[in-house]
Amino acid sequence: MAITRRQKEVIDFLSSFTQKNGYSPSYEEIASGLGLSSLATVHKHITNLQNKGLLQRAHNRSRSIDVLPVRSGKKGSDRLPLLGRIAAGKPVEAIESAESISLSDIIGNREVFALEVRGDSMRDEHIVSGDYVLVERTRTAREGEIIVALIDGSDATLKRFYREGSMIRLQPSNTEMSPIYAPAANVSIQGKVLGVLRKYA
Amino acid sequence: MAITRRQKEVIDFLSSFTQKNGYSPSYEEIASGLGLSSLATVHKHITNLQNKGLLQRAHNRSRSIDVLPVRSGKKGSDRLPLLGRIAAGKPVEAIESAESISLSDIIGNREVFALEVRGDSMRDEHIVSGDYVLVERTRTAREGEIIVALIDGSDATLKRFYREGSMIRLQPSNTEMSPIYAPAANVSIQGKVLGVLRKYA
DNA sequence: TGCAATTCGCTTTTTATTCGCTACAATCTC
DNA sequence: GAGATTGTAGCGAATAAAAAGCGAATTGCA
Repeated sequence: MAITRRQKEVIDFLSSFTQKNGYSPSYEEIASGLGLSSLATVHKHITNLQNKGLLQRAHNRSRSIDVLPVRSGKKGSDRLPLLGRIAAGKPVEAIESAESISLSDIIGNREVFALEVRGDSMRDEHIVSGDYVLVERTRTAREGEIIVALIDGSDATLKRFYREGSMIRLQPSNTEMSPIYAPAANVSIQGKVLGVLRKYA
Repeated sequence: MAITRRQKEVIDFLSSFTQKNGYSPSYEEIASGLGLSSLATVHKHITNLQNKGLLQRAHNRSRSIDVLPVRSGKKGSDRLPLLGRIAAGKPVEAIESAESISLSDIIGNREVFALEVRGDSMRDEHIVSGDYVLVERTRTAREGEIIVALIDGSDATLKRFYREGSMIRLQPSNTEMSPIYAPAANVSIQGKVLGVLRKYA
């Protein structure tokens, strides 16, 4: 993350002040610590640093600045830092430990391939045209899992899997579509869906 | 991609300066560090290196250069073969070339982090609770992009971004929710959503 | 009410970007 | 092989934008 010389000085001051005193400085104390005469300048610095995600602060609260630990953010791997949870109307809820996520978390050791989805048969499942489904190659599935199935040896579809006696019900996740019933012998499972990947243009 | 001797010197200088100081050098400092007398030359070097994907930089931002770690071109165990397209009721349509997909295809060179989504404010966008959004850290967004925004410095939300004069409209993708209108000054963009990753239990 | 935080308008300093120009080496084309 | 083209490397000057700063007025917790 980009940071200017002055911003680093501000961060350093905040860290060492908080370290030494056990509470964060007031704007007045920051100003005198940095040789500034206007609180507006201090405020601008704090705001900028907050926007860069380097610290947190509560609105209009005294001494509420919290310096966030540096995210080492190493690149080169497909592993992404998982910074927190986000919910409408609420602040990002920071996650305790340094978690991360990657495709490996989905793939594990399994044999996995991807398929690009066309059509809307899984729309209610929030899988839409253009998404990639990550499929583990397997012959079996459990009740309710989303699978890639081959019906009568020719038609491949993406459906939820339900066993009903000697028959199999393949349930689309789109209320406008009807389920498919077929004898177990005619349905060949190609794999089960482990995850979904979507890329915006 | 090829790199020249001079370009390597530039990269080396950038790395060691940033390592030593905790912030990246200004163009002036780069010039004196490399014995150049024109900032235009520095600018050209930086631009070339950025085009080669060896560093990142924000437009017109002070000291915003980020040297990217070398992509060691590992075969990528996280890369999945893309076998074809699947459509409801049709056979899997094989894809011509041996394509593949991986998180790198979404991430590129950008600085990306993940957030776990809570709540249903983007349900109509097919982003639901439990999904991970992949977010590029950026300060700006274009009309209609999905962004992570900080409103009044404290509330983070996931919304579509629209500019309306001096105001900004943040549009949830859920017909039951109302858009948020706020002055541009009160909205701080944390990043834009590049993709979505979902993992089934 | 009092104090700290926030906002407003404005100035200065620092930094990045763009333009026009020269020069050299490697490559492509005829 | 000569000529054209492209990419790297460099200069200085003009412009534009962001970062950093100020003082005063306002807002908002406690």
